Amino acid sequence: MEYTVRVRMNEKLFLRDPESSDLGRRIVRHSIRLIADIGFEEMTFRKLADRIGTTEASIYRYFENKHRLLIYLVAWYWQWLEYQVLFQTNNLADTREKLERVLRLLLLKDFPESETSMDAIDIRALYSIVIQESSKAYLTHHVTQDNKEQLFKPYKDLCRRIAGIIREYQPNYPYAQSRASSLIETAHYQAFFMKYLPSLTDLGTDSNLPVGNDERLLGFLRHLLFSSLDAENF
Amino acid sequence: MEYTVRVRMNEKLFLRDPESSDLGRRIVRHSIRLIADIGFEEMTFRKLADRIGTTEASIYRYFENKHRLLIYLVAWYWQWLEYQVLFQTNNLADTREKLERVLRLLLLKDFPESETSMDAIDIRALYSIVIQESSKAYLTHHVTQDNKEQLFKPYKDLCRRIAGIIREYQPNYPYAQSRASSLIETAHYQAFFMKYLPSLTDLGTDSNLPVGNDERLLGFLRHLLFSSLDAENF
DNA sequence: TCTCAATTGATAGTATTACTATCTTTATTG
DNA sequence: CAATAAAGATAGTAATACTATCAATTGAGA
Repeated sequence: MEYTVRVRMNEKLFLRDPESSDLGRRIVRHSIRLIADIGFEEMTFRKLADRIGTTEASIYRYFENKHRLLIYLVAWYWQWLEYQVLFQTNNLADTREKLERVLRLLLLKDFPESETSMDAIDIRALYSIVIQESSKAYLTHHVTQDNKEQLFKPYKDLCRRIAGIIREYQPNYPYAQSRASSLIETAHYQAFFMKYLPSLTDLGTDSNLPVGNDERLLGFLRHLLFSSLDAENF
Repeated sequence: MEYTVRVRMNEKLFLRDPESSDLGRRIVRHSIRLIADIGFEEMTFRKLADRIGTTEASIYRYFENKHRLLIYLVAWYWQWLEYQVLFQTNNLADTREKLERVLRLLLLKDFPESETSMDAIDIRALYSIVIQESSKAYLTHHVTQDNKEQLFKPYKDLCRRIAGIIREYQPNYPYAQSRASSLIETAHYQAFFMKYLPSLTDLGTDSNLPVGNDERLLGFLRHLLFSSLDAENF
């Protein structure tokens, strides 16, 4: 069975819906690759236009500016990830197993490796953008204004869903929201540190160890999460 | 007794040592206030020059560009904070107490409220920069190059010191470095979320609670840290 | 098939940013 | 008092982040 999950985006995130046209989809697909390649600060609408074979002005018809494009991309990722969490934890009886699934999804393990068609979002590239750039979406001086426009709702929804699973596992836990948001951030920060500043972690390339690096990160996150949820008192 | 702690900075961080001249010190002091006021992206050397009463060109004699200035400021903070940790945990017999001091320092509690002279670094403003902007220091595409120039050494040193205290407390703990770096990041992220995206936390302004917000954050961090260090197995 | 409207392309233009260069003035120091 | 270094003044440049305008294309309905 073939199916596609369409992520329905908040209309504030764009001027014209990029999923509604060929050009729009190309802008999104190529911007993901371009940002993953050269970084967000180095990405310009001109470079993106050149790569796509369109013009700056045309891109501006879809996105107000490149910051909004970044918010769009990470919002898409959060919505996609929330759907994966929902789908993969659905009907699981064991709440610990649900949390395990969440941990693996946060590291982009076990996700449906669907079509590698040119028209598909490159999830791995998007994941690397999320790691390196996503916090720039809200670490701005206009975060309050952006928040009023609901631009961060997908991120909040994901946190809320994970917090819900946390509460299923441990109904008395008083920090479910903070635990969820710090889990997500820690997963991404440690992944970044492992790659670029490994001395900030203990998860580096100990190639004589029997497990891969992301298994070690998974182990660390599992330890952090369950030690806090299973603590005697909070 | 009056004393001043001089933070000795890596020479790669500047072109001319800003602590060596009046203009240099004004650049540093005012840039802290300006960035805290309007945000890092909105700060330009022109605006800074206007505020100081100097010229763009003069500022460029001290700092290669504004990214280097940011790295300088946060590096200064990490060095200052490491000194505070060193000083406040020195000669403490109880290693749990040492960690408590670290937690409080990470939230900028109990630091020496020295001179409020015009010539002093505004630590509270710098702390707000650290919360909002510090990750931009390394979330770049040239992080590897910057790292080679040792620009992040102060951050690593702080992490290593905290990791050392963690190992004093729990010698078998296998994730001391990752625990330290994630502790620092979590402290700052949760502080940011509390201020701007409070629904991502459980630490919001429940004004009917007997403790202030940062006491709640402290409680969360304490819980996270000690539940992981006191876990049965790792 | 024609027409209207929407989309895209092509081109140009502007204010600002992130610098670099040069030359003069001022301050310091031996 | 001379020499030198720091700072000021001024100018200039390439790139960025847009905005504006108009023409060409397309496609959907009458």
